[in-house]
Amino acid sequence: MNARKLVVSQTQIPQSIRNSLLYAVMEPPNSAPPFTPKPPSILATGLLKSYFERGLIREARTLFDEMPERDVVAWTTMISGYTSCNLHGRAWVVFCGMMRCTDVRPNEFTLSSTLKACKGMSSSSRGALVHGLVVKQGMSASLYVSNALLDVYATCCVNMDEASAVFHEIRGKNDVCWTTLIAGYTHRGDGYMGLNVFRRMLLEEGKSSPFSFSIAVRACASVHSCTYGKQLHAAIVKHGLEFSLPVMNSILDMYCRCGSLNAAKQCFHEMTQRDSITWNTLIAGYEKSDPYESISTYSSMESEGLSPNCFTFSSVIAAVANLAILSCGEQIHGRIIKRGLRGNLELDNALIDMYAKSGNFASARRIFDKMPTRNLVSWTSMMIGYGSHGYGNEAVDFFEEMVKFKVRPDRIAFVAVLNACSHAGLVDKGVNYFISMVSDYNIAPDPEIFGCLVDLLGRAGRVEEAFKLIESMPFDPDESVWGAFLGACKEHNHPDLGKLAIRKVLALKPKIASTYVVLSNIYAADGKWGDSAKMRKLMRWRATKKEAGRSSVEIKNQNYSFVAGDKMGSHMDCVNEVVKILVKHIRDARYIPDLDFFIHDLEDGT
DNA sequence: GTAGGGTTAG
Repeated sequence: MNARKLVVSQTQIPQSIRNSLLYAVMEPPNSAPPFTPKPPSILATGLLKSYFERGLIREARTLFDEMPERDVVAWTTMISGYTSCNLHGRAWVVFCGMMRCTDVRPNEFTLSSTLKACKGMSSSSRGALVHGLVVKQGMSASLYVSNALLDVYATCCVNMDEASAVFHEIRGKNDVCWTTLIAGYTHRGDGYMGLNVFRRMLLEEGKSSPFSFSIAVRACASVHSCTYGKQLHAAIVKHGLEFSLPVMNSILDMYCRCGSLNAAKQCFHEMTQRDSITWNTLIAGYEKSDPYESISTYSSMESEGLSPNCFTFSSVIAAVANLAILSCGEQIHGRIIKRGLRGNLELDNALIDMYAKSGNFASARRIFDKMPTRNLVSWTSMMIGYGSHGYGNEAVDFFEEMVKFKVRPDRIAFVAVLNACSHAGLVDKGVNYFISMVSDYNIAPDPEIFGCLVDLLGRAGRVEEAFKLIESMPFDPDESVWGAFLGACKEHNHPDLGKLAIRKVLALKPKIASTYVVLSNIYAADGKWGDSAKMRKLMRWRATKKEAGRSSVEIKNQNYSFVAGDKMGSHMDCVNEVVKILVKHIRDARYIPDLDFFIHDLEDGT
């Protein structure tokens, strides 16, 4: 008998299935034990799964289309196969095709797999359709089905009402039900509710699992509660879970997000095993607070032979963006290309941000133009880049273009466009955007947005209007609003309103030294030296020691970082050279420095 | 031969 005709693409088929196919077409041996070949449909289903696991989607589809008989398991394998390859829409189409076949009915496996596809499509409405079928088929008792349904509603609905209703109806809840509910609250930003459910799970049910601990730790991180996080860390050790890598990765992440970088560092060094997520978490943790350490940790990761991935590079690129070291960013970009990691949306967004912040708009634009798909972050990164470098009109054009492409702006996009309007002096346009944000996009203005609007009016000299706006705000203005107003008062010479703003900032944030310095300078500029000195005294008494502002400059591919009064040895000559060039540019631009403030700022060394 | 929850990027 010729077995070759049946064994297609031999190299792609696992040995076990190849043997089964051979046995299926060969005569069984005469001697015992008796051999029962598996039916061809079972073999084909095994092959289908194998194709999906290897990403051979076209081959899986061809095989499925050529199957003479397709039972419920074959259909379900297609649905879960497509979902495992993130092709949720195709999984849904297969499910609809199956429902049209009269000879096959979905089972619990089919319904839970289809619900996972609904979650992948973020479609609670399709999930509700499947929910109806679950009730009709009498499958509500299946924990797999109920949990999948709970997951769809918790992830895709506007609130947790539907998910809670499903959860309460589950009889004989297991730890998966609880973990799914906790994750639902936590992933939508309600970390306290997530922790509350976790507490109930422990106290009322006496249940816990590594999964539930991980998500509870994530909940602590989301509410920035290091106190709860430490308690959970202790409980994890008590439960013997400190050797679970995902659990410890979440602890590491929690310390980073709570700003306890020393605790994170200690945790990292004490971990007995580390994977790429461990390294990526620490690199991301350092990204904002200590970008140099972030880059250095990335270097150590490479030295230890671990392969950086898209997550790693997104964080390192963000760290480079914070430092605006273009040459370093270009080097890392080269490594990304070398590793074949081009085309990742988040990574491209990080690169746009880095190039835009470093002032290389041509490269930022090139990446943006070549992106196969763009999201809101891509557009916003370009807008922030243009806006922060004084190209307000270009940023506004980008916003308009984005809206034309039917990308719905969010709060951050409006912050970007309002800031751009502010810097470009487009006051009326900015006010119109603010009105559109509230009326067309239903976004409630928060203190930051009001701060942008106050800044917009204030920079244009409309200080009284800005003050009226502050007075009409639906909540108490925070220090950022008063800070923006203070800048306007300083710029357009409104000392009385400026002093009022300062008093407000001091009442809200009495420990910030710079506020006292600004007020002291206002008094000094007014010739009130006694009041000026009083503020300096008050600062030393009340405020915490101000961390010195650190500057960095890139010269011939070498980055130099320094603070005021720093002794940099021979490097100081390079810095002085750059300062001379800068002063020349400033003079050429006919800028007249405000010496009243300049002198006193220097006196304090800040 | 088919199904579940957790940790990393903007």
